Amino acid sequence: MAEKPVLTLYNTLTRSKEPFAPIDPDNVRMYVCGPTVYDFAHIGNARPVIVFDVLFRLLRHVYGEDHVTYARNITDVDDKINARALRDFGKEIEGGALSLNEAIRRVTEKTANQFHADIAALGAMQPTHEPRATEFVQPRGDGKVDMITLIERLIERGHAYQAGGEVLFDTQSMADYGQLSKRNLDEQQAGARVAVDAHKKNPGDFVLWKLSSPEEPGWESPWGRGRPGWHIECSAMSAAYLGETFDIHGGGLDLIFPHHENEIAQSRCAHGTPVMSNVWMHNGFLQVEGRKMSKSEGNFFTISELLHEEKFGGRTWPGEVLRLAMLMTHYREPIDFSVKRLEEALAALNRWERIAREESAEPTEPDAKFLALLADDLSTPDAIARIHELMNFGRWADSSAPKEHQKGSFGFGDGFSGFESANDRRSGVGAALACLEFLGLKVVRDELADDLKQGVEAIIQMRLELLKAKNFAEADKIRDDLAEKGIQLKDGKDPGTGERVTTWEVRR
RNA sequence: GGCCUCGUGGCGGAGUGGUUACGCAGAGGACUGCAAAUCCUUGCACCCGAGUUCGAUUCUCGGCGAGGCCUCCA
Repeated sequence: MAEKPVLTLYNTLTRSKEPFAPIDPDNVRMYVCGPTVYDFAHIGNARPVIVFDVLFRLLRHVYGEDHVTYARNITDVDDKINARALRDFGKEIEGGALSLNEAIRRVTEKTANQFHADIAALGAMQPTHEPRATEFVQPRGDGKVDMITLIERLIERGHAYQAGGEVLFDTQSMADYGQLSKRNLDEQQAGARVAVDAHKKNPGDFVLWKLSSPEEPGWESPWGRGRPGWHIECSAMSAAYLGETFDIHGGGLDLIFPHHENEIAQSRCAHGTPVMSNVWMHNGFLQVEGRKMSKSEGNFFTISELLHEEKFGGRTWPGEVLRLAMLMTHYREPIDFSVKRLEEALAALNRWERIAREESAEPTEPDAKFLALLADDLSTPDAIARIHELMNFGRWADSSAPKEHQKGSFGFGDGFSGFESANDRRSGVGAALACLEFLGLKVVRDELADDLKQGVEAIIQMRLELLKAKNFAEADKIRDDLAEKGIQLKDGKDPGTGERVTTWEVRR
């Protein structure tokens, strides 16, 4: 393997790119805010999943597969979920047939399973840990950090107070609150439309625990039966799996404030630490066809709809196409998800697959230049440009070469347009394939089953006979029929004999 | 009102104080019965203004424009 690249990452905390230095190179730790599973995940949810999956792969490459811990939570504590659990399983809970956690689990099971299926189709690896909020509300048997214990500690240390049936974080108790979002709470007041709750010491104070009415779901706690505030779960679960301070914390940039800001406040004040995570990374937002995605705009798409239903651009889109389309834009830039973009990603994958098959290439090792580009704050657009370069290596004619050498179709023999040896070309393609694999992109699809394959070959033979008889109408009909079934025929000539050769491929 | 991003050719997307990637699409050509694929050639840009400079797309300031956050949100 080539030399390990030096990682540089943009840190929201400092608003600059910095060389990455893990606390412990033997255990690099990353936490990413996962989805709230009250409904199917939309394509916007896919972005951080894909972006941080690439980072996970890169970290594993640099520090070793067993030396990276990646935790991504599943938020299954949420009033919308609670309401559904109560609505759908209220009687069972009342009758004692079902505990509240079990009811919530039932509600979230379907969406969580769907989420896993969706992101698997997008080529995302499973994180090392995928904790659920419901399992970290109350003190645990295994002694891992839980939310209630964390809140108790905040009260003890004078960072939280009880008021109006809530436990609130006292923002004033933290001298440097607001570092991440660069917000000054006093200046924030001017245009804020936050209703100032009378029981809060300061308007910026946020809920750690709130009491539930008898009909509302809740957990027993020292402050009565209630449920946790939104931010505390990530403080608990990151500490549980990654420790009080860790290396990288990621999520969408909409989470910078208040979610991440408040996570930092809770964690640092509870643990008495100067930092929660050394690096904070945030992916940009996604628009669909130039507009903010929303149900009312009619441009709202779930991952599943894009994968399986012909709702966007009149066709389904394979996971690798969605993934490549996502990686064509740098993770911090806004991305406009459009049909045109998906078509471009599709065309690139098709071309690469064709080249890989022509060269009979297998993935070798990712190229050093590619890795260096990725290591530079995940410059996936540059990395993809490098893949293009590797794929095209030796395929283009030297423009100074004699005209007759430039003629002809590359696909049907060496020596027409390629001026590198076939071996050189193959090694370029092999490296390119390894790079694609590194990005989690599968380019060469599985072959069709033998019987199907033989069927297609037989039809092609029939068609070749028709062509020999100059029966173009019948031959073209066969080609159209196959096209409708997703089989694309390509006629060419054998460079030696001049005889017609028909190749075919399955449409993506 | 406060805070944060960002403005490069038809689109995506790099990069540089002076010779401007790459991909897609387009145009022309080769090949071809026609497609598809492949190959060759090729047009097209650096939001506006001022400043710094021998010289700015690249640096500084101002303006204009787009987006995000401040309320649940990737």
